[in-house]
Amino acid sequence: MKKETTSLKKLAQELNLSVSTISRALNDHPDISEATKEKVQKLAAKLNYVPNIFAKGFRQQKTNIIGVLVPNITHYFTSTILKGILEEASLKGYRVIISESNNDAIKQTEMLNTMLQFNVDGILMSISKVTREVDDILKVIDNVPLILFDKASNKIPCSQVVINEEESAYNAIEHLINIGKKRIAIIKENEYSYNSERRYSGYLRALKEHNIPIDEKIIISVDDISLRQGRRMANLLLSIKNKPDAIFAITDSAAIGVIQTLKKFNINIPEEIAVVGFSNSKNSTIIEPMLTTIDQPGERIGSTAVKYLIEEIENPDSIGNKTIEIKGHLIIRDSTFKAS
Amino acid sequence: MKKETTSLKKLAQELNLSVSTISRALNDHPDISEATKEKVQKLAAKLNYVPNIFAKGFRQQKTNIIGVLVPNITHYFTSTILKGILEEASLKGYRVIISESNNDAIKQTEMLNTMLQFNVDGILMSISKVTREVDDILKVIDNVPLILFDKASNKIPCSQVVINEEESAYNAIEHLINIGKKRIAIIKENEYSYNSERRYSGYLRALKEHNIPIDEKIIISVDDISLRQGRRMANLLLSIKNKPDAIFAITDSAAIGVIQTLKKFNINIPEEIAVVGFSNSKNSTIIEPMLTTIDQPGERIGSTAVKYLIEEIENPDSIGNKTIEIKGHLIIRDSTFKAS
DNA sequence: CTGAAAGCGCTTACAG
DNA sequence: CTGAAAGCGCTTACAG
Repeated sequence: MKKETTSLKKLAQELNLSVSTISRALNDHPDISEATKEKVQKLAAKLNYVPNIFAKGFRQQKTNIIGVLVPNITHYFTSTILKGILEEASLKGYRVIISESNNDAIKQTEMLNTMLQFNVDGILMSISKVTREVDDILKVIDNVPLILFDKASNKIPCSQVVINEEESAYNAIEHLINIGKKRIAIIKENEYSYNSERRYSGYLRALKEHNIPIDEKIIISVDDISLRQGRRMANLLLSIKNKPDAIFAITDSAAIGVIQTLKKFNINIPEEIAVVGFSNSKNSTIIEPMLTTIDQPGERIGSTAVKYLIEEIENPDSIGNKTIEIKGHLIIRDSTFKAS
Repeated sequence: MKKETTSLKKLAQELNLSVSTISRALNDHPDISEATKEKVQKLAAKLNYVPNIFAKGFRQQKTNIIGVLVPNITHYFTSTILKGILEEASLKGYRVIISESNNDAIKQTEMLNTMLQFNVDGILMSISKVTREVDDILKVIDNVPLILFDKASNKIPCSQVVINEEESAYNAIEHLINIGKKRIAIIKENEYSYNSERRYSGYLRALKEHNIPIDEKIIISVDDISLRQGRRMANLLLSIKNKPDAIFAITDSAAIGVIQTLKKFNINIPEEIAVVGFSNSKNSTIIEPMLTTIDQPGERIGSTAVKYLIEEIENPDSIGNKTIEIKGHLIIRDSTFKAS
């Protein structure tokens, strides 16, 4: 089945040279004469030599494999990050192994261990929502460079690549204030979600800086920030005496659920109630009115994370604990502001 | 940085046994006494022994890595297939390396070669749209089991896991006929798209079997079947004298573009013109009216493809050339039929 | 400038 | 039931 592959040995026999010399010639070692190098490289090309990466990795204790762990590969934003990771890793000569944790802390630990067992050179990870215990993750970074992206955590001392969520949320709220909104509700996740908390901070800061009173009654926390919950929470917000004039949902899906409910009650968007989401998903341009949201450059997050990780892999001194923020930006659409 | 890991040698020293015995004990070899096995396994667990997969793979010429090549990881349907692949592979003890071809035939070949160089045990692939030359792919299957999924090709002699596209399209068209439609347009891709051609066949067969004349004027081919093209082609279809009373777009995005255009012209959907898509994307329930479409069970495609591939990897005699069809099913929504 | 030899961690045919 | 030894394909310190 397998073709007999060209090995160093074969090249050596063919050219009456030693395996060592062949190896050095192909690796462009300074000791080897130009003439020899050329000869060897020519033959290697002719016989279609490809190094056995496993032998190489085995020998050098380096695999050129990066392990990537995400909660759910089917989330559009996640998949754009993965795209950036694949692209950048491939450019740098690294292969990528992807696993899903399915937002299951136990599976997450299992997957981390399998990756270690696989001798990955480094790990990129977006942590699962239910991760309240980070001990297992801390064990991992004893062994191998780790960088968190998107769903990060300040409990883990490692570099992190994230969106400027606080600021992005701030900008979104400021935009609502600028168009005259004064009573802005938020639908967020519970306090275990790092991203949600950061967006919430931006919300609070914007209100404070613009001297808008904060009202707990229109600050809604849910466990699972889905389209369905968006619908339900919109219902809830409509039921209170003093209705909001804008709703910031910290995900697009929830925001879309909000819009659907508002439409059901024939509420004018954005005149009566404006709606803002977060992440610029595909759906955000399909819903009517189109959703104002924050675009998150997924590919850049991915490629940036890879760059930092490879830096740490190839230069262990560079292992750090910094947070790199990638700027998202507000995209204003009809759900907050109608042109014309 | 790296912790010194427990190796077979270390276990051997600790127990005054040979490396061979340790290896056999851990692999549950029948020759080894129960007593020894127990002793070894206990110590291995205690010292947290993990086999060096690279050494193992190197030795056995088997890596337990599956290479997966897809055009674009960010397509929702693709990501659901990947989810199924990851799940099933993980269950069977295989790791998955994913690469993107970005619908670029050259990159596709490059990626295949990198995978071979990586000694993957087998390859799963969804072929790029622009693949008109399959020679490079044929070279690959000389070396390693290959299974195509979703975007397949009858020019490649290997097993393929696909949706029953012809039949699904047939069902969609038959549904349109059942609700009284008589002039059904199709927006498809050009003849190089295998999937498009199969859906087109289903369209033709349904019309023929129901004695509906086929009219070239409402059979539209585009190079790139996108939302934008859906809009443009809907415009075109509206401009002809004898308008269609239904439009089958072979992707959801194109179908959504069609709906948007019809709405712009205040055409009643489905009364004046019904619309059907294909693939049950997230967007198909966000657009109004919600889109009738064909649900494709992505995870099952992925897990099935992995099962067949592992079968071929572990039992080379089983390498086949069969086509496994996974059934999609029609989801009827408001774009063709309004309940009440 | 080139080569012989050791070794990365494992499995397995051979021997006892 | 257990062990000694070879070997997977490569790199590299050592020697010349």
